[in-house]
Amino acid sequence: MGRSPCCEKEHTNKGAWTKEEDQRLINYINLHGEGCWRSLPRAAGLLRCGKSCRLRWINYLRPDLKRGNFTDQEDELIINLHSLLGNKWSLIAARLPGRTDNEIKNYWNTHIKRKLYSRGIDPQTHRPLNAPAATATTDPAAVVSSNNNNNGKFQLVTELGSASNNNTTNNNATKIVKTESAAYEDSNSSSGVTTSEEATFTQAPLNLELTIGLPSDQPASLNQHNFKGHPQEDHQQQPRSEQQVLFHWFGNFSSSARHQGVCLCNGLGFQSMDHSCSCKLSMGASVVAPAAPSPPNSVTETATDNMYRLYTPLNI
DNA sequence: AAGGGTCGCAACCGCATAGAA
DNA sequence: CTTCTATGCGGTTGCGACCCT
Repeated sequence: MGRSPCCEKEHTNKGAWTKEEDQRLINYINLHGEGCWRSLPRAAGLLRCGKSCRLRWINYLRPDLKRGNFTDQEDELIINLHSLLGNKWSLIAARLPGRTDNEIKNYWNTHIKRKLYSRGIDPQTHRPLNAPAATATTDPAAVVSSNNNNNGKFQLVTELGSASNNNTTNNNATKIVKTESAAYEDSNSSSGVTTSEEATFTQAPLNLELTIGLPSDQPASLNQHNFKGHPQEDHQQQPRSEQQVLFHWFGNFSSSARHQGVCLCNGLGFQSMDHSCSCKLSMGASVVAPAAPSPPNSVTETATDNMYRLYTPLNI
């Protein structure tokens, strides 16, 4: 049995939206809010498919959309996020307030791809164009790719969404242990995690919704506790029971200031590749990664089942 | 000025998935 | 458990604007 169409095609307009249609949609959503896209067109007096209305609103009419050219900072962030997430445009868009997935996708295809090629970088693998194909799972793009191809089981969207929802709705926040100074040196000496002065704090609710969430809107408590002096870092981790972990961090650092540290997983050292490293992580294992080149800080994570962490202390 | 080619963006299409029935 | 519906996502297309000859 085939799927029924989302709307009656013969009674709907297609193509570019008129100003009148836009105004009708804006007026309706201002009055009734978003949602129930299927019934919206009729209720709003629009001869459009619900999907078309949703797309028009999300990509063009939403009041919080940022207009204008992408900044260099946004470019770099998109490149970094793409190296981490692949073509997950909606996830990338969630980290760029005021930008839509469609906009970023178009921008990637028309500008950033070219930019990367001019740098001699393959935009799909984020590796040098003349480099051999990725083989090691320590390559962030490869890790993401393998996860994405995990028979569809890598439910990044769902997990992020549910993490966000859980954190915001039931305050069942996870604990993160941050260690200061000594752990960075400890990690370099691969002697394990030594905590000079551990500060335990509560992870603030993740703000991954598309419509809101300027990074600077993060609660003050989060910024106070995360990576002082290094506001542009991002730490992402997807520990599962005995699964590959990608620990990724990035920021606008000069090449000389880039992380040259070692991630420690269960006491084993893993050399970081540029801004990221990955390793197997068992239940209860801890990950230590250098959070900043100077002054040396580090982050310690303890794996729990089905845990997904996305640190967002950054002010981009 | 005109015609063809290219680019960039808005919109569409088909599929995947969550949740309701 | 199965089927159906609504929504969201990513790939692709269509078309207007711009550029070049």
